[in-house]
Amino acid sequence: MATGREIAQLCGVSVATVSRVFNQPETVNEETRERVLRIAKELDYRPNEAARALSTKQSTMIGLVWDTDHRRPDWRHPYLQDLLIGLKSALSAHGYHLLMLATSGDAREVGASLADPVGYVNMTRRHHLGGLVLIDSGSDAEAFEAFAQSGVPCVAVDVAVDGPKATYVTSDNVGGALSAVRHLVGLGHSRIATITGPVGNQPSDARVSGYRTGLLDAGLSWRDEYVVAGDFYRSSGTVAMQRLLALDEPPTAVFAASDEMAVGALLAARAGGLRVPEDLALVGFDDIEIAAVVDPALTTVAQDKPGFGVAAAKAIMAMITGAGRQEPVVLPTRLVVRGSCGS
Amino acid sequence: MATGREIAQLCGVSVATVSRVFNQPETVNEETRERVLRIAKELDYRPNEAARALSTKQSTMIGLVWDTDHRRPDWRHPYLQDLLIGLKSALSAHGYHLLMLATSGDAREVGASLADPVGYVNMTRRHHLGGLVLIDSGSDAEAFEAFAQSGVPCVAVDVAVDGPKATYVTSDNVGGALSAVRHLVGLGHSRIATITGPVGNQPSDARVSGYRTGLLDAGLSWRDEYVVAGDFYRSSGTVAMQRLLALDEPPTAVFAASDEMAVGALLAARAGGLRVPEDLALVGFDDIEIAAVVDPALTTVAQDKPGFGVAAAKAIMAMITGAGRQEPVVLPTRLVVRGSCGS
DNA sequence: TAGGTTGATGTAACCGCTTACGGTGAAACG
DNA sequence: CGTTTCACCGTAAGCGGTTACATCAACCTA
Repeated sequence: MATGREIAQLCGVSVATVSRVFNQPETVNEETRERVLRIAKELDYRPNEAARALSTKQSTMIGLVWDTDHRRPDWRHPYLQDLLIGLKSALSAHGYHLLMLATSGDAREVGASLADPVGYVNMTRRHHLGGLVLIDSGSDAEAFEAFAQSGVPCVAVDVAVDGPKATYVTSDNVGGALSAVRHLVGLGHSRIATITGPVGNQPSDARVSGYRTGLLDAGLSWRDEYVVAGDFYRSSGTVAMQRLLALDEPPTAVFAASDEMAVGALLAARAGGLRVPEDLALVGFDDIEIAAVVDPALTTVAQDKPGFGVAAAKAIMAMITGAGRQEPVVLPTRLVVRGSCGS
Repeated sequence: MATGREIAQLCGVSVATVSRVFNQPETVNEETRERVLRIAKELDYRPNEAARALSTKQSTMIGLVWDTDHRRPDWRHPYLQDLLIGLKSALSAHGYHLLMLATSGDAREVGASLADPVGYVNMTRRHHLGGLVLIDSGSDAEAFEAFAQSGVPCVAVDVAVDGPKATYVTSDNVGGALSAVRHLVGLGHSRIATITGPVGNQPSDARVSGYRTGLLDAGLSWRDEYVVAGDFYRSSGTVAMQRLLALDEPPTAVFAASDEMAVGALLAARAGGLRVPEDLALVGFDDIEIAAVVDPALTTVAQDKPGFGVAAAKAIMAMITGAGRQEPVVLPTRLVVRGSCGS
């Protein structure tokens, strides 16, 4: 592994000049610059990132905070792969890398466990990380608030956070829900129920809000008994659907705040002797792979999955390069019409 | 951010002693050790990773090599989330982190593009990475060979590689396929076909081998026309199934080397007027989420998804800590019987 | 008591790079 | 022709740790 010093010797210049060639090329004479570059290339020189980070007090790494809820091993992120790919490629364009932080077990650890925000924030300092990307794993919205307040640049995915250097990217949940309800209304439904995510969950609340708007726009009235809360998991969709079916006047259409719950609802409906879409129309949210494969295929509100990663990367790079607080990014959604609502 | 020097001053010792407290605790007097630890805790001291990496010439990071084939944006890794979780948690136990390497765009880059193995290997040197974890993205088995030969400790997931410091972890593909065929034989089938992955693909070839053994064990003979190659994607399963259906004597059972292809085959069978499982029994491989959700639910060979990550982490940690070449890890598979074969 | 151990700690070099500062020579200026 | 300006480059002081080596007191041993 060639070092800057070696290059310097071979070129008959000082290490400072070698460093300048890479960091402030305009300040070094063109001739010597090219000589340095040529030798550097010959020796396949790569600057040592640790030394550079030590010296500049900043690295080219972004931390990725993503834990899973060990109580729910069945949790699957609806678009993890696309998110990571989007993040990685957008970050690459700036020469940045993604560091998946370990959450425990460092023998050298002095203070608290790393499972908490404090631990993560410490990691960002230890590694001179440029910032953090926070990926929701279903139940850490509160913890994310702590990150956001810490002052470390961070952008959350699908969780609204606020802080001096924090922002987030999310889907147009209101609009997405609205388009779903409109679709159902357009098909003639007037008894439209919804299965929501956990109460208090930001995306879920927004979807409820869109649902409400959709009803009102269509001159339909809000019915408390048509709004039942789930937790985004499939089984909660089943339970919720069972409750809806037990109503005196069951809905003819259901908008579920996640595809998983929609699938759960589908199972419950079928178990209850209903045919989908003939007796019950169903719309989901997310457009996970399963949606296209269940029978009938699920009409759903698709999110711009790679868009999350790209937008998150853009926001964090902006904050790193000095820009101030970033506006939250709201990604458009798209209604994907398949078979679960009839035609 | 407290530094070692500050601790040293407050404790009235030298920085060397502070360092020793964390790295070779047994060499420092118990009393002073505790004093240092106490002050360190009070100041919430965290050793600077860059400085440490610079000095020791090794970091606590493992590189993750994972690109996607841009020509196939529909490719989905069958168990990415479990893999990452397994990797991360197992690495955490050793205080290691996972670095998702960027593949291009570093303005400071002197040599070749980072899209090639050379670029990645350079990254490992730049960052003093302990090693690399290579995740197959469908079509880079050859490139992985280059990594393995580079001398950098690396472990590949689901791709057989060989090299001085390389090993891999894979499923018991032969055994898995064998169990699938046995299951079909047990159900009375004798005309059993298979849809394979790309010819030359290691896991696929192994599955073919298990398929063959299953046939022979049952006294059935190999028929060339019953073996048709796909590429693991769904559409190739459809095409393959169509070819099988066009045979003079079509199979009554099909073992597909991936769930995606099994789903494709399912669609083709249905389009061809066949009922599954009555007219055609189907077994897949992977046990992706979709498998449980299609109708009929897919009988499939499940892989130990988190096991990949854990095993990979274990192997790479072993090589980092000086152990020699590691034996490849073969994870057991498990036949998950659902509805697609009847009962 | 001289000499050898041993345990605990300090000293200082070093890891490879960045950058503030100062020096040099040539060109530009009055 | 003396002085200023400026482009270019070297010197050296860090960045925050690690560790080989030196030091030193206390304790053994013959």
